[in-house]
Amino acid sequence: MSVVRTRFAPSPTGVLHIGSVRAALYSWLYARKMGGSFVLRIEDTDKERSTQAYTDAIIEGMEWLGLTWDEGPFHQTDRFERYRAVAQQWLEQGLAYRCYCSKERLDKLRAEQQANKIKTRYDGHCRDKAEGDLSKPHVIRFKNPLEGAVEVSDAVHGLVRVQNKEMDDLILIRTDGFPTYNFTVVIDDADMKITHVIRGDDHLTNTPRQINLLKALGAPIPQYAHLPLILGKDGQKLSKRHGATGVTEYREAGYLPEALLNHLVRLGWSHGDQEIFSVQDMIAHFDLDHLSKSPAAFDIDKLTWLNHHYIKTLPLEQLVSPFKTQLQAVGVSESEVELAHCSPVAVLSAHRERAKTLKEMAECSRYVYHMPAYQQNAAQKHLVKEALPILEALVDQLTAISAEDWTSAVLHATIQGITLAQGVGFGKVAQPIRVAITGDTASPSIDQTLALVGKTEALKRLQAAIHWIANHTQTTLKSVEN
RNA sequence: GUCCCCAUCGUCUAGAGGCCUAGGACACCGCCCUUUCACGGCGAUAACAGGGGUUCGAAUCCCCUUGGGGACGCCA
Repeated sequence: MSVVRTRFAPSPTGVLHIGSVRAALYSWLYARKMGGSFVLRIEDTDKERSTQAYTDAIIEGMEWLGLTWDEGPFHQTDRFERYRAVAQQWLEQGLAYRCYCSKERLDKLRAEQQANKIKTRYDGHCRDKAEGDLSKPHVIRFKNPLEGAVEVSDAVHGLVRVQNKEMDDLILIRTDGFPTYNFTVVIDDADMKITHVIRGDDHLTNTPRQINLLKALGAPIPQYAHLPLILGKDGQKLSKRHGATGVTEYREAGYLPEALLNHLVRLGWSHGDQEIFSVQDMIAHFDLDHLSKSPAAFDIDKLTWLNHHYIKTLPLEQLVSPFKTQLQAVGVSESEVELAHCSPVAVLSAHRERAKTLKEMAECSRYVYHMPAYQQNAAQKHLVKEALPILEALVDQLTAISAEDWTSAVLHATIQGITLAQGVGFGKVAQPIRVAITGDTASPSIDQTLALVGKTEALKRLQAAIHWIANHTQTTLKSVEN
């Protein structure tokens, strides 16, 4: 049994798409599971559309996800000599031929075929002609077999048979001398000794052509696994209009790689009823036997649920760095994080139950770093004159607490004391404080919230709230002064 | 249009002829917990696309229909 070698071969003509990532993940998992190698190959033969920026984004995305490669990244643009050599050899062996058909003729041909409702394909016009004038523009085409059929043994679809007469003579080398996709893939997969090709369903129809090319090359046929496409919620191909399709967008939206990987691994593969998979679990259980055949819709709600799960369970230290990035995105400066009364870990710990993404985390914990403006409804409802004696009593008692005693437990006892003294429910006390401290009505338990911002800042905000109430309720102001 | 692929709750899926009055998860709804928001707990609604076979027995096997997707580039 030979060593398993898988590959991920994206083209740098767009962002790292969520569908590609799943193919990369499965390829990576299979290599890891089997103790094989995972190769990263950049398919940049389309010189019009390939950019360095996209290449960088792909590599960055893979690194963020932790999908480490053992070899590469290889660039097809570095291998043009090899492709040309194969084409030349095939020409000499009669496996390929030069085609001088003009674009116009090809366009016309296609139009006619469409009008006649038959499959559009090259008609082999130059296939049996003698060698033409090499100085004239031409392409090199593969002589696809005319007879028989090709069988693809696919791990998800089983045996797929396609007649050779359904396939035409595909272009190997373009007029400009650049090789084409199907040609380069085949040579690279053969040269890199790829044993398992795991990729999207959209490649299923050109797999038979690639097999013919592989046979011409005399290379072994790899095991294929064509994954059903990932669809949007509406059942259509996943695209921009369904929201984010690129991995970096999910990163920016506050999703964790653990969650994205977990969601993706379950989209088209299953292990009984198990929903939660750590990367270790995936490697331990992944196989090619439980892949599903039908397309799956990308469910942002489930991703969000998984993300929340990981926020709740991952070691907090692991969340600190991306959390800081999110804080900056919501206007909290690095120095504010430095100067805060509590550590990012404490903030994360207090809010992990209520923030489903790190972006939400930053939004709902921003108050720790600086006082946001009051939410109008919250202030109107809770910063009222009835709250005044409560807040004043609170300020009195909190001032007496030493900095070392400024803990949740002590704060809780203090607030409890006020509810008893004033004969009011906990909510009557907690909500005005919450609005005073956070500007809104939702936060961790009120003692924890106070502990987080620290004594100095808490008292400042409480005083500010008292003044705010005074300014907004004239009559109460007098009663205060008396 | 031609070729290829697919078809279980709204969504992801379990299910390899009897274990299925079809299980789990997300979402939704209800109740409980509760100082807010959450977390959590409990519960409810919800699916084998249709039709023919095969079989003692079919969600599971075969055929057809319907529906959906993909490919048909000097893109990858």
